[in-house]
Amino acid sequence: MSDGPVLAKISNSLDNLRRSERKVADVVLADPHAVVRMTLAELAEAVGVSQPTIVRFANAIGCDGFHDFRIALAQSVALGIPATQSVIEARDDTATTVSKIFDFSITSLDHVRRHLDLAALEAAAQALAAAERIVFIGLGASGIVAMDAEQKFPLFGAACSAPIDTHQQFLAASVSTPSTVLVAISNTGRTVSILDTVRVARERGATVVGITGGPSPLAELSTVALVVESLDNTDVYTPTISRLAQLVVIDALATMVLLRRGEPALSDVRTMKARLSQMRSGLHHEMILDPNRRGRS
Amino acid sequence: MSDGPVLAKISNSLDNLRRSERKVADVVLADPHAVVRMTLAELAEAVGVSQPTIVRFANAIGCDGFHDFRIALAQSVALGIPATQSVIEARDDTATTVSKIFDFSITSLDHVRRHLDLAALEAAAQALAAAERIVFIGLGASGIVAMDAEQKFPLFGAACSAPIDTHQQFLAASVSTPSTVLVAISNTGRTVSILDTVRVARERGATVVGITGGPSPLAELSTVALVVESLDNTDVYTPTISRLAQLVVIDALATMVLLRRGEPALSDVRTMKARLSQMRSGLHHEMILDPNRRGRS
DNA sequence: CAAATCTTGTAGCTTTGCTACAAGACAATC
DNA sequence: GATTGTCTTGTAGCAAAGCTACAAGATTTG
Repeated sequence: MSDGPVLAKISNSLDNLRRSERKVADVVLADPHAVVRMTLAELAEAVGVSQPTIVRFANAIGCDGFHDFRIALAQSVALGIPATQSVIEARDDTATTVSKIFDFSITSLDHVRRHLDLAALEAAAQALAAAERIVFIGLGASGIVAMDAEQKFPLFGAACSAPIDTHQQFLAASVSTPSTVLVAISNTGRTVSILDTVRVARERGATVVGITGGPSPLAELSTVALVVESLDNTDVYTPTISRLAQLVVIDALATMVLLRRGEPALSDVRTMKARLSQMRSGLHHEMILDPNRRGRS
Repeated sequence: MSDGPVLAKISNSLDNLRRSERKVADVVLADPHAVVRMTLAELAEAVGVSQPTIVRFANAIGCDGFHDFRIALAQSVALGIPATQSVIEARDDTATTVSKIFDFSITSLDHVRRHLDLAALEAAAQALAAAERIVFIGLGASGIVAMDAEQKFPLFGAACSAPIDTHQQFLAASVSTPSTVLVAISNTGRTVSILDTVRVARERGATVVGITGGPSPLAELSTVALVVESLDNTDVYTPTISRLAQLVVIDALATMVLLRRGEPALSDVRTMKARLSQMRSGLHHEMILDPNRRGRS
C-alpha cells in the first residue's frame, strides 16, 4: 500500500537497509525501467541474492510485498526519474538530456499535485471569483507566470493586469481596493519589492493570494497562501521547473473560477474560443495583424 | 510488452472487443485506479465474468497477459487520465477539477516526450549554439513562451530578444542576418503575421526554428520544424496545455545548447545561478529594486 | 573467545495467473 | 424454422510466481 514516488523512498531509507537489501536498492536505482519488467526470481538472480531478500527489501521501503513494489515502481518510472534522483551530465546524449528534462518537469508537476492544499486553493478561487479587479505580479520567471495568468482574464471575468516592473506593481497595489485581488507570485517568497507591494495592497484592504515555493514571508503576508512546492535542484543544467507548476496552479484557479461563475460566463467563453479558432484560421486577418494585442489589461 | 497510454488503447479498440470483454473495458475505464490494485480473480468478480475473459481482454488491447496489463495500467494512472479521455464537468468538486487539470498537463507532456523528433531538436540546438542573435516570436499563449525563452539568454550565450507585437517582430526579422536564428512559436502554425515575419527572416538568410503543434505552413517555412504535438481538447474548461510542452521543449533546447558550449559558458552560468540566489536572499536589495529588469533583450 | 543477535538463504506452501477444452450462444443458410 | 458452422464464454486443471517458516551462517558485543 505505498503511494508516491518509490524511488525517493528507496534512496531515503538507503541507510536503514541491510547489506544485501542495499544491493537490491542499487540495482533498482541503476535501471528502474528494466526492473519493472522483471519477476521476483529474475530480480533475485540479477542482484545475486535470494528471493526472500527481495521481498524483505520491498517491505523495508514501505511496500506491501513484491507485487505492490512492482506496481509502485512502474508508476514511478512512468512519471520519470525526478531531478532529485538524477542530474544532467555533460556526456549525456540528446535522447537522455531531453528525457531527463521532461522527467524533471513531469515529476515536479506530480509532486505539486500531491502536495497542494485544496482548501487554500478553494479559498483563492472564492476570492478571485468575487474580485472586481485582479492584479498579478511577479519578477523573472514568476513574471512570465503573471503575464500568462493575465491572459486568462476571460475566465476570471474581471479586469486583469500584470504590471511588468516593480514600480508599476507598487502603483497598482497603491490604488487597490477591498474588491481587488492581488496575486503575488514568487518562488522564494522573499523578494523584497514583492513583499513591499503586498503590504501596501493589504493596507488598502485588498485580498492577497500568495503563490510561493514554501513557508516564507510572502506566505505569512498573504490572505491566502498557496504553497507550490517544487522539487528544486540547484544543478547548473536544471531549468527553472517551478514556473511550470505555478502555471498549472493558475490554470486550476482560472478553471475553478469559471466553474463558479456558471452559465452566462460559460457561453461567453465558449463563443470566445470559437472566435479565436476562426481568427487563427485566417478568417479575420485584420485582428491578427492588429498590433499590441498582448500585454494589456 | 505494451508501451504508452493503455487507457487510450482500450477506448480505441473498444469496437473490436467481444461483449463480455467490453464489460471489462467499461469497468476499467470507470475506475482505473481501483483496478490497478485488483488481482485477476478480483477483477473477474467485479466485472462479473470469468478469469480467462480478463486475460483475453488484456491480450486484445495489446498487452502480454494480465501482469503486463496491470503494470501498463499502473503507469497510465500514474500520469493521470488524459484530456482525451475525460472532461471537466460543472459538477466536479475542487479535488476532481484540480486533479483533472494536473492530469491533462502531465499526460500532455508525456505525449510530447514520446513524439518528439530528436533529430530536429538536435538540428535546432546546433543552429542556436552557432547563432549570434536569437529572436523569439509568438502571439497570445505562444508569446508568453517566447518571453520565457528570452529569459534563458545566459544559457544560449547569444543576444536574445522577444519582440512583443507583430510590428516589432517584423522589424526584428527585417534586420536579421545569416547568423540570426528566429524561433517562431505558433501552435496552429497558421498565424498570418508570424508566417510573414518568418518569410522575411528567411529571405535575409536567417535560420528559422518553427515550434508548432503539427504539420502546418509554419513547419513548411521553417529551416528546422519542431512539432510539439499536444493532446488538444476543445472543451470549454480545458486550459491551453500546448504552452507547457512548448516551454519544456525550449528548456531542453537551452540545456542542449549550454551542454554544447562547454566549460567556459558553464562556469558563467554557475556563478550566475549563485549570484541570483544571493540576490533573492536580499543581499543585494538594490538589484531587486531596480525596475525594468525584465523584458529586455 | 563465546554468546547473542542479526542477517541471509533453503525448502515448502499458497495463491495467482495461464491454457486446453468443452459447452453454450449467435448467425447464416437452406 | 431447423440445422450447421462459427464465434464467444466459462470450467477445470496446471505451471509458476510470490510468500513464510525455519535454519544456517555472519556479525557484533561482552
